[in-house]
Amino acid sequence: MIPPLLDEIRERLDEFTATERKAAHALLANYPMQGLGTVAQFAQAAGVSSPTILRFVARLGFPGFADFQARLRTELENQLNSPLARSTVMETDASIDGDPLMDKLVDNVRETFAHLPRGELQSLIRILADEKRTVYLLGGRFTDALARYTAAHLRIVRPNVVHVAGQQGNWLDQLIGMGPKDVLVVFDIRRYQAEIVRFAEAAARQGVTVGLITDSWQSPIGRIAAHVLPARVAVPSPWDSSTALMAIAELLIAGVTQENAERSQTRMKALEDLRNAYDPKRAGDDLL
Amino acid sequence: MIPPLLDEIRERLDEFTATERKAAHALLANYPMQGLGTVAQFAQAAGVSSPTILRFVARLGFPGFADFQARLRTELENQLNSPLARSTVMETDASIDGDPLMDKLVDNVRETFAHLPRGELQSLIRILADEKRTVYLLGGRFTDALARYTAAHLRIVRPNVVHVAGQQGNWLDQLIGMGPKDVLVVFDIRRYQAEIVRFAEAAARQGVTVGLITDSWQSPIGRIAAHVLPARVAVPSPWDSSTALMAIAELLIAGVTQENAERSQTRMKALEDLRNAYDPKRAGDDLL
DNA sequence: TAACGTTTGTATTTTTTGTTACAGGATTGC
DNA sequence: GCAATCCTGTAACAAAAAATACAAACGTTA
Repeated sequence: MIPPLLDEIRERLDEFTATERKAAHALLANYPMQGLGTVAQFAQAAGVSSPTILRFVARLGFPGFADFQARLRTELENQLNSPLARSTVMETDASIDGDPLMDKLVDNVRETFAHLPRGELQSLIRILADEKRTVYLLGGRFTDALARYTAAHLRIVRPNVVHVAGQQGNWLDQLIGMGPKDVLVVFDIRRYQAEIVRFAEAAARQGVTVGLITDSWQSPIGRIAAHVLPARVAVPSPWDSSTALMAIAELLIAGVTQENAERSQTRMKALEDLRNAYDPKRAGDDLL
Repeated sequence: MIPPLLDEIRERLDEFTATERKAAHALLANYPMQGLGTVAQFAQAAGVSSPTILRFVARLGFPGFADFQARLRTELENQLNSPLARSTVMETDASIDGDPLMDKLVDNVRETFAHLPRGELQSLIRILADEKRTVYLLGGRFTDALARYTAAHLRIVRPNVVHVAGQQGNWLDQLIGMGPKDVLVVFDIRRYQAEIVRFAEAAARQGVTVGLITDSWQSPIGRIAAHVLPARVAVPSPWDSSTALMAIAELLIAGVTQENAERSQTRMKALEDLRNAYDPKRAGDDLL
């Protein structure tokens, strides 16, 4: 990153002439906003004439006043985009204006968290963080997307993550490889698809540890699951909501990432290197 | 203290015309720096003409561009001079039990809804409910799961829903079929994958209406999108959160379902009949 | 004290920028 | 399908601001 102009001005204060220093002081007093107006405004604030401002800027090494302003702007821009400042710059509170669906969605997530059994959550996270186990993820018609999402993240922080997807016939191929050291995470909500249930039961019979994310304890898989995380899914709509399920998924992802933080880090770095080596100019450049 | 201009723009987003909204988006994407350059720079960044910027500013109630800039400057000035007043978390109501990630997730959804431009949401829903259009859904590395989820639901309530997925080479096959009557919904958050952006741009060039669900106005696709729905994604974790994106997706799904409720109903019935006729004893009975 | 060099403001020029008028084009309503 | 309205961009115009030239003021040194 570029060194801040502020420091340079402070250091080089001696080089300036008397009036130029006045300009510098005015700028430092209200940095960097003073420099973002017009030359005339700057000059008036500093109590000097316009040309002095221009000479001051020129001495700093800028070809013109516009370049000087551009520098200030990009500097400020970077500063504002830094995660710390971002939260402070643009927040005000407002409340939702009563849309029942929105209210319910927010409420579902809050209630889900409020009633989430922490022990279950923690132990499932610990199991998922165990790299000696292979993690299998499975979802139903709609929740398959959640399984996929979770898999995509877990795959980055640990090896041996499998998303059970595609043709059901292929599921069997996964099943034969599963054993007592492995773990299966199932997303299963109402309509409890028979094939999902059956797969989970078969896995359990083979000694696989089963984790279940479901609506309120209803899924038949709950009987065989070692860890159950229930979520609120009811919304004023023909559908069930998956937002709370997604929230739980993110708890798991964040938990696993944190659990083995150092290993995650090295693994992420390695992946990045791999990606760069694999397609330095980004894959898909030939797409269009 | 003066209320931040940022919020006013967000709330009044519906009042603006289509191109004025592009100007607003550009400003929100890089607030407030984008407004501190020249009109021409602003216009170019937003992809509109200078007069549109002036009209945008005028509609906000400023006599001239200079006044607008002055407002931005003083706002930022106060911001920078306030000694971190707000930076220390002044999280409002009842935190769940102190888990910062859970708190933030709930808050993100609430804030996302609070600042969601209702007009944008409604018009996007109306477009997605139009069965004469073909709906394409596209997501990035992680958000692909959301595109998939949304597609799975929309497919039930309306025909012609396509999830753009799989090998990028195949994307082109989708692209040639897309035209002005169609609509592309893109989920795109930080890291803004180049291939996603490129696909959206290509689609836009062919006249496709583009809807964008993104983190706070940052995606480059925002320039070409007709409708933008911003979500909060920041969480105390190395990852960005997709929970709020999921919440928005469910708003869209519910909205479209309600929009053409009667047609959805008949369609769902027809699908159910089809399924029963196709495999009366449930598919997958031969799985185990 | 006089002369020189530096510094600084005034006045002027030149460039940039904001603004406005107008016409083509899209969209909406009848 | 047509008319009326509302958008939107192009281009000309006017205002301003940046840049420059020049001369007065100041300080410094001989």
